[in-house]
Amino acid sequence: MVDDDKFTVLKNPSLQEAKTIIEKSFLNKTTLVVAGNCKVIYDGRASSKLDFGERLIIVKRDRAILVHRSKGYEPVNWQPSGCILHVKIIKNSIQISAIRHNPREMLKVIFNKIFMLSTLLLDDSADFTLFASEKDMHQAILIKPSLVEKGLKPISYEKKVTPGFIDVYGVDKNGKLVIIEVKRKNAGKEAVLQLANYIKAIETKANRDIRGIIVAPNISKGVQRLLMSLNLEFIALDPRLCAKVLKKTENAKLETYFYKKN
Amino acid sequence: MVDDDKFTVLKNPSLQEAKTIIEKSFLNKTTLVVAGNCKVIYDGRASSKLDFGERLIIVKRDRAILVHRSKGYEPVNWQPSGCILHVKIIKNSIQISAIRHNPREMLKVIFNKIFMLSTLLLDDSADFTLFASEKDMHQAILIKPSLVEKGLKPISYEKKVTPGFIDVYGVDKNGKLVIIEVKRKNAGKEAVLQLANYIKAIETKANRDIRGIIVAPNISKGVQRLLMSLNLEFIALDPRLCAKVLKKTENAKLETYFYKKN
DNA sequence: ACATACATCTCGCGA
DNA sequence: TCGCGAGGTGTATGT
Repeated sequence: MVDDDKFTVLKNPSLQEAKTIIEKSFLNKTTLVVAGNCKVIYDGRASSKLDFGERLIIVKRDRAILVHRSKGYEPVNWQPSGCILHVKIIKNSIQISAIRHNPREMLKVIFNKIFMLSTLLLDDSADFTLFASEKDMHQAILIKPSLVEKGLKPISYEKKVTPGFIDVYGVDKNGKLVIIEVKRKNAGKEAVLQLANYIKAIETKANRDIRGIIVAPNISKGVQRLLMSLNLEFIALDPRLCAKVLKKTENAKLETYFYKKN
Repeated sequence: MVDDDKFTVLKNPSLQEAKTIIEKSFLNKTTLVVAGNCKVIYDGRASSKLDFGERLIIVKRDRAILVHRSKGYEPVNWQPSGCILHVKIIKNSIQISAIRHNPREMLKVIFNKIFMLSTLLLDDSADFTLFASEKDMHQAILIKPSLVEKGLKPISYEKKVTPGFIDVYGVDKNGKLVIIEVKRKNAGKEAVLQLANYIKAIETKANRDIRGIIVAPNISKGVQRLLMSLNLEFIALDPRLCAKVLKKTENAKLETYFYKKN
């Protein structure tokens, strides 16, 4: 039931048929979709076992392999891109193995029945663009520091300190040093501890008082208390608002550009 | 080309055909696999755009939806299980939308061509078992404390303290209190800060000296220094070894069982 | 190669 | 429902 180079679909193939198609798919780097009854063995950083059951297996062009059960976002077993793939027939079953080095890991999917086997040559060169990331928040704060506080003057961005990086670093309207830790999600305990740590690292070096501010869409009550006990501050900021600020700035730039041209 | 209740495959269906099959799949909670040319819009915690290209879309029984490109482990767009699904025809395209509340999010996949459409009723009730998790490490330490240190006597497991949980908590051979933070991966800065925080919380309450130990397969040099400066300790322990210890214990139990019977 | 931090992280467990 | 932490997390970005 081979259609053309673009995609093929087989229903209830024999093991031999399946093996041929799968090998060809590995060679031609097409996307492979297999539905069938299989068991799965994984051994590597951890190890796992999954007895026979009906699942959906996807092997991509870059040799990423996913074993999906009928529920949930996550694959039950997988191997990231770049692994080495093999297929072979053992007794009355067909076995796909994916091996990777660094870390040394092994995934085996053993089918005793394949219902559906499809190979797809997916043509997809579109750009994926994502808005409202933490990076967008950093950018927006640099462009419009009043999002955090009136009179704030950013000095540097992603400054390296002894253990890690400071998100934003600047001076407030009174000339006091300010360290800002940005989070795109509700700030948790670890964000506060991180900030406290940075403050300490800088304070010992600069030998002067420093303000520490957590910037995030929200903060839980317990963490708020911890924050206050460490003498730190919290400012609410929505990543989506930041994305809007960036968008506006881009438009403004575009306008400037056209203005110059005309 | 409908086969039976168990699975169906359609090649190059018309939009109307596709809509009917997809609706039926949503109703019957079968796993849906669609390959076709589509664009994708996401708006929620963040937002994203992906112009037309050929992709693989999976909708599971629990309404988790995944949009996969031809490369990589991760879906380019998705919605976790539990969202509300709709399908409708708009002009010459078919649109699948997945909406979720809390957080309020929306995913739209708009096809102008479907190559392959498959519905699968996956029967899968097997248990998935994973070995060498962090929990296995906790268990192994409780069973065989010498994995950490000779003479260690665990008192409690996952004891709640003001900020979070302590992994393991015990007394060393000299009667000194010991708090253990277990990590299945190489210990990082955050693990050390976490432990330091716990120690402080307990020390202020118990008003006595406490040893803090990070147990992990490895620790980086910089973190090692931080550890020493905070007067904490590190013990190397491999999660895979812990899994073996547990396995052995299980076997021993089994032997005891048979011994009793005979 | 190693270390660090983000992610529309997801998922499960408790309060 | 929220908060917290694990995960075979993966992935990008430095050094």
